[in-house]
Amino acid sequence: MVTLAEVAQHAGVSASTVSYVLSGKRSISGATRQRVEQSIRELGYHPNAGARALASSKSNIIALMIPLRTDMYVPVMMEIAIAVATTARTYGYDVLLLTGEEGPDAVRRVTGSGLADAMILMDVELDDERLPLLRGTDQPSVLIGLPADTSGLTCVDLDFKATGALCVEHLAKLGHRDIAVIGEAPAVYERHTGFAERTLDGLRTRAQELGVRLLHRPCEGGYDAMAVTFARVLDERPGTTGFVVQNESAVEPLLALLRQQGRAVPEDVSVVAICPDQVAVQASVRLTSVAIPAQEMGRHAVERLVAKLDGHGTDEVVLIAPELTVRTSTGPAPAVAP
Amino acid sequence: MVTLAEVAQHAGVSASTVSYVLSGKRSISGATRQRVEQSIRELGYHPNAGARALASSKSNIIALMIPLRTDMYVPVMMEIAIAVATTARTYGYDVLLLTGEEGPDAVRRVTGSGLADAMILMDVELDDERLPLLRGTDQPSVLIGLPADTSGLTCVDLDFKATGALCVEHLAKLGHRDIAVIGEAPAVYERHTGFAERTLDGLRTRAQELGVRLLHRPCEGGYDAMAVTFARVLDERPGTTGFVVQNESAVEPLLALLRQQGRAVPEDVSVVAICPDQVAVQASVRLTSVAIPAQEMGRHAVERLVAKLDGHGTDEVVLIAPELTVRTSTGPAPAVAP
DNA sequence: ATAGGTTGTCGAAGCGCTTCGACAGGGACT
DNA sequence: AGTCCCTGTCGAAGCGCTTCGACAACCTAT
Repeated sequence: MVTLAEVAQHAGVSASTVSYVLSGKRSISGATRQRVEQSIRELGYHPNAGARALASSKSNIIALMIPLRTDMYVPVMMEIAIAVATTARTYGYDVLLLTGEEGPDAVRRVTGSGLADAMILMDVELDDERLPLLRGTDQPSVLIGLPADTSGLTCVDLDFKATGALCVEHLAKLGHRDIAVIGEAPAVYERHTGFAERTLDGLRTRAQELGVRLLHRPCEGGYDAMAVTFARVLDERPGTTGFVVQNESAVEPLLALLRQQGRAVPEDVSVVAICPDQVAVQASVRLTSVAIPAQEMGRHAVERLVAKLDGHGTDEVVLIAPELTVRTSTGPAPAVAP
Repeated sequence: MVTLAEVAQHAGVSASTVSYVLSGKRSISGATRQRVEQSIRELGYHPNAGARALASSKSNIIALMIPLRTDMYVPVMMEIAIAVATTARTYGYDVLLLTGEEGPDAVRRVTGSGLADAMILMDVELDDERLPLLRGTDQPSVLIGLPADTSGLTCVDLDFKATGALCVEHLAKLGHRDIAVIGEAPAVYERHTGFAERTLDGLRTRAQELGVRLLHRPCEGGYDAMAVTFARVLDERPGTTGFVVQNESAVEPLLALLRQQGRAVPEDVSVVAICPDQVAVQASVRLTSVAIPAQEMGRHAVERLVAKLDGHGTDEVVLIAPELTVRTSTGPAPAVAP
């Protein structure tokens, strides 16, 4: 293993000079700099991460806490994680992957040990038990998702309330008066995950304003669960002509059921999904959808965090404005029989 | 920040004693140990990761390199990543998330800087450019996936060749004589990702042995791509009664197309999928499938790695035996019209 | 009683880096 | 010619931990 000292000797300068060449924190003459850089290359020098962390008390690592439940909104999580990792690298940070398993202890461990300089938390619950810890430390953090009380926290998320509103508006504008919402799995609501409730809030509020009837039903993914939910919905509201689907893995089952019942999309029934664009495009019907901008969320989170680490950067909530893309799963409501 | 020295002072012992209590590398009297542990708890001490890494030249971090392409076999990747992270924690390691983006440089950077003690590589290509680097370093590593030349490497993977064979056997035993294989996206073959080619090898070899006709077609995910592929397959081999699907995101489209054509599953056509169990269960037809044991692969990889780090542990290839679960998507081949 | 072994603890060195203060040398001013 | 201020470089002090050798204190076997 090559050390700073060896590079210094090879270049005929002192260790501190090499350090300053590396960090750029003091000015170095062109000649010296080149000589040092040359030596670094020749020797294949890589600064030792541990020593660096110890001396500077900065690890250049960002911790990312992802949810353990691998069965839910997986593609979104994965995309965010990858966006976080790649964005972090462009700022010179590496990413430490933590699973929710350890819970609050992970936060304590990481902040306490100086393993990471900052953290990003995903899958935040409304009243998350990790939040007091975050507030009680001076380590910067960013949440992806919104808790109930955002004071003193930086959060990044899609504006799910506006998303809900947008979906209702779109359907209402097309003349639909009876809308069913296929929500996330019951467990998601039980955990009080913010995004699901905020979406619902947006849906309900706008529906009321527009005088549209709304029926919300949580739903597990998969065909069987969707079939049950679907039957109940039609039983309760036979006149339903519009669907808003938030659970990705319920989209395709719903489309299959509609087909099976001989209801054409979008002629008889319109479907709006809240899902990543890729899902909307790959579905059996090209879905009108509000995209979940996973990449953007990951990137944003890192950028906020880096800003905080650099000293500028304030606590604030960044809500990404939803965008609805009209594809071929929505159309005018069918004329009502008189 | 609480330091070792402060704990030592608080407990009335020397710093080294505290260190030995923590590491257990020398025997400590019960009384002293308790006093120290008490102090640690009272002060809320967490060892500094950087200092530890510097002094011991071990970071207790495992690097995990995941593929950048987020669009392929995502759930599998995610599940492996999570299994790696949680298993690593049980051995006292944290996981550093690297994306394929940096390529071989990431390997250089991580080994050179001592950021991680070991690495796990996913999405290994047959002739992966990261392999020479791994062979040239004494840092332990484990591959998830198989390259062409495994000498001097430790690899963990599903036995995809046996998987292919198993699928053909199952269909052949049911009387199917014309089998179509819906493969991964063309890009996967172009990159010479081992698992796809090995599966194909297993399929072809066994098909020949059993005297079954096999038609292999790569296929992108989604409905449109599948529709094209499907049409071509039927055009070329109208008598096809069995399908083996390796691309997860082609499964549901295929089922939809079959339904649309009025071909019943499993009465007219049988379908075997190679996919995680969850996908097989959630599909519109409960799929007979060979599971991709993502969790097991992740866990195995970490266990091998930890064994290597502990000094015991040898280079070897661990192939997990495939298991085929019969569900309701396969049945006897229909009687041929005379 | 003495030599030899254990057992438990301590002090000090050092891991490889950053960073602070010091300072030599060279303009640009008076 | 002297002062002042840059600019570029160096030496040394630590960051918080691990680990090695030393050594008291005690125990056991002679």
